[in-house]
Amino acid sequence: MNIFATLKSRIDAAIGELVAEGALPEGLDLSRVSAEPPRETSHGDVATNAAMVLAKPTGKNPKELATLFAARFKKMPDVTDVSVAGPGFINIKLDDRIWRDGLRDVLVEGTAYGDGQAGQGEKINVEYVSANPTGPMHVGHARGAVVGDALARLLAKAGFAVTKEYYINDAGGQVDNVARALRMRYLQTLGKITEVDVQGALERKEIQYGGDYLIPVAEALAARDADKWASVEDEAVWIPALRDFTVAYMMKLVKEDLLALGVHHDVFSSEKALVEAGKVDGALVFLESEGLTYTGVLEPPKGKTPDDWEPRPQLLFKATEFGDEVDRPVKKSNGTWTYFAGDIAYHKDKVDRGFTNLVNVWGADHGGYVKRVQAALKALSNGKGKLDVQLCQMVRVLNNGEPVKMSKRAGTFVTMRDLIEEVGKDVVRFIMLTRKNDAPLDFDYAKVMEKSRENPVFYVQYAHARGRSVFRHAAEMFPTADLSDGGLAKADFARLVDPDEIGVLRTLANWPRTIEGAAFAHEPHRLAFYMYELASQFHGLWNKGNDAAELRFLQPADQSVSVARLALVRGVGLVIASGLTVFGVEPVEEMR
RNA sequence: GACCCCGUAGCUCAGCUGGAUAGAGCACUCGCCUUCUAAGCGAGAUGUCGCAGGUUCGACUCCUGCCGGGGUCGCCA
Repeated sequence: MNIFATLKSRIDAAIGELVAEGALPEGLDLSRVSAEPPRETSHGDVATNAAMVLAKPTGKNPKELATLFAARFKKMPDVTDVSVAGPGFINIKLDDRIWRDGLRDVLVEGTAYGDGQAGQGEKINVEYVSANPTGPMHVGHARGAVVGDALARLLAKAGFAVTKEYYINDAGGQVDNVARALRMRYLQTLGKITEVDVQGALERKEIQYGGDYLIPVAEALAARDADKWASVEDEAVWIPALRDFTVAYMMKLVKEDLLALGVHHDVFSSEKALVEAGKVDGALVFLESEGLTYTGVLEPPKGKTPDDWEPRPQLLFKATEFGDEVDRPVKKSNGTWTYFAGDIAYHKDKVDRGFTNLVNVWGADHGGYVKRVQAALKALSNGKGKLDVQLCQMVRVLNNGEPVKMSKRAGTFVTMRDLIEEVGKDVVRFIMLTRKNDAPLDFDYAKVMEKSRENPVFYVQYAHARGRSVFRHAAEMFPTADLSDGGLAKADFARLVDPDEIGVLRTLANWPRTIEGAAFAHEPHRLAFYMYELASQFHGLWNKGNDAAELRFLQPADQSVSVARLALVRGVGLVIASGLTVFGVEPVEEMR
């Protein structure tokens, strides 16, 4: 149970009593009343702003109200002292027993500790990665993959019913372009043209994709179909065939990369399938029936006008009615659907599948696209759908401060695979979550492998490993003791008296709040900072034992205190493990 | 020109969806250390929270306007 939530409900109840007694007016809104840990621990264990928030609605001055509340709060269970401070804060001191009881909760609930019901089982759809099946994934995709995956796990932990989804852009111009590039590589594989021809076509912009990664795809095609496509000149015939071949091949690579990163999606939605099922037409018919589309001519883009710009009528969606700057085209002037039209259909499909709460994780270069999709979602869902787009900023890959040279295989970027092979999936995942996703991130190979306090992955993992190490020693020292979680839960927690031990217990008690806050804000990185803080406190305790032997966790002559401290160590380990699990990172048992 | 994101200690960044004297790590200064696993520990010092207004009991947090950095800007995905 969350201590702060408990206190909040007791505070609400106490205020309710005062209302019932006529000391306060009825109908007070208590939603803004908080019960939080004060920043300064010397202020107490829990602080509430009740008096300040309710001063105006009750027509009393905050100090006076605080005094009234304080007298009442003193009668609440486990409260040892209540004081009024500053402009009207009420500081509540609790019996240390509260924190010790909190530790028991951790041990009993295990890694499920902190699981919330905040989401109340609400369906939520998290779409992430959605990389085009046109080439290998790069570091930017890795960031999006990790952020999306961690966010999805976090939301699940907070009690949402999460669907993790990937949108495959397997229709439209880009996949046709990749098919064209594949044909060149295919002809090269067959010996009909040379590398020079391919590079020439690239320079003349006849093809857009020049990376070596298409060569094995071409070889696979030649292995399957021999020279069957060399003599087919009709684009309408060979493009679909080569396109589907590439898309299938690339999606296989994408899934292998995601597997290597430990990322798993529940649903892969195909743009092509939406088109073929008539869902793009369907979505547009729907918007038309709502009077939300029309044929019009857009203003030329501001700033530098493209050379070939000319006014042309096209089918537009009335995005401006839903907060966008301009109405957006859903059909190109040649009559085919725009990418946006497909996305409208895709989001309608999500709505039709029962999702009104959507999160999309995109690269920051798609920032200009957010408003129109949000507008479309509102139009498609009768205003009920809400879409939060988390934009991931650039990742700079460095080694000792020097930019890492680009992968030859891909051409112009560091691939996700390079990254994983260099430092391992767990390090990639953790480091990607040590920054807000809307802040740029430097990923330095040397720094993330460093074994020091500066490196959060190491520091947190080391805390976990140290905890496990203590247990290995304990098993030898106290062979008859029950060191299972259930056994530890029966320890005599009254033996935990050191202020720093209580400090760790307080931090553990904050875990459920942290989960809830991070889930609500869609900010998984908060857990990284929490874990770092907890690890720091734990290492601090350990170090105290170095200086003062009586403070070591294991006291050979005193099994009772040892077991109590082991319970604390285990509690820290469990919370770190559950945090790492949200991150998709394996907690390590030892660091040899 | 418009829109989005960012601007917090010398550096890299937190700041719990408005709360009390704005916090960590690094670097710096001083002291300690060979261990329940070594990849250190403790203490000290460091700020016009980009600037200017506004909202309120209270603003790093919300609003407006500037300044600076990045991103994006018809029929590309």
